[in-house]
Amino acid sequence: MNAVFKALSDPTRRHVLELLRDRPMTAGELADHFPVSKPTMSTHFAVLREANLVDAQKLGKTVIYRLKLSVLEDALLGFVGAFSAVAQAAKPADDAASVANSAPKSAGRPTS
Amino acid sequence: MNAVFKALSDPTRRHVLELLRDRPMTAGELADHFPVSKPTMSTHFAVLREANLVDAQKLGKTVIYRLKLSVLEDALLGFVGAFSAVAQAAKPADDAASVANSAPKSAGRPTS
DNA sequence: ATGATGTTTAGCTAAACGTCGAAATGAAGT
DNA sequence: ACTTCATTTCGACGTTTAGCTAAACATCAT
Repeated sequence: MNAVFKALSDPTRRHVLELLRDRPMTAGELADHFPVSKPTMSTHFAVLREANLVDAQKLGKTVIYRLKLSVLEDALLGFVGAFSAVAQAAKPADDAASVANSAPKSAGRPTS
Repeated sequence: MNAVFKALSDPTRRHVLELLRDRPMTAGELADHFPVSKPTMSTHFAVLREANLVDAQKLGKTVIYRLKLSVLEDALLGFVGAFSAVAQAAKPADDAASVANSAPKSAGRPTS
């Protein structure tokens, strides 16, 4: 969870996630939106990958990045949910309408 | 909003907020929960103040810190809400219930 | 093989961060 | 006024982070 907040603490990375909200995009396509070098973008991608916030799928000669909404929701709603009942109500836990993926709830890293 | 995510990117500060969730506490009382020096804690408090996540009230020779739940909710739910409808449902927005609050939070653009 | 698309490494600068001890501030209490 | 307690401010230090260029590397398409 620490990794998620760390990843979210940078405006560029948050913006990447917002771009990914609409549709999956390739690394180059994403990089075109920012005035930084490709190595720099690549490290940003790596941080997002390590936080498990995006999924990188290599397709041909491009890499497609895809937002992992459930992880974002889990971390942020989970955190706010510990504070407010309002937010707790927004964390469906086992609501089928949430997302169609097999949510890797507690699958991953201990978040350092 | 950047300040909020920046403040949240540190585990110590997140832990401070969690302690404040239960009850307001003085600076020293909070500091006793962490194995760092008081000056260090003081800077953490300053970051939280700048992010508007806590309220500092000076009472006598102590300072009482108080969680500003609405700001936390607004930032985090607002951000997640831009991604998921589920989270959006948890954000009561500017309903009549929150009119008493004088915070003009201009909910809109999360664009960094 | 060549070219395009990322990623990685190396080496660097500059800024930000967390941390500290020591000093300064502010409010009581004596 | 002086002391004491609580907290913040002030340098200083080492680490981390974001950024760059340049080059190397892997993979795939043509």
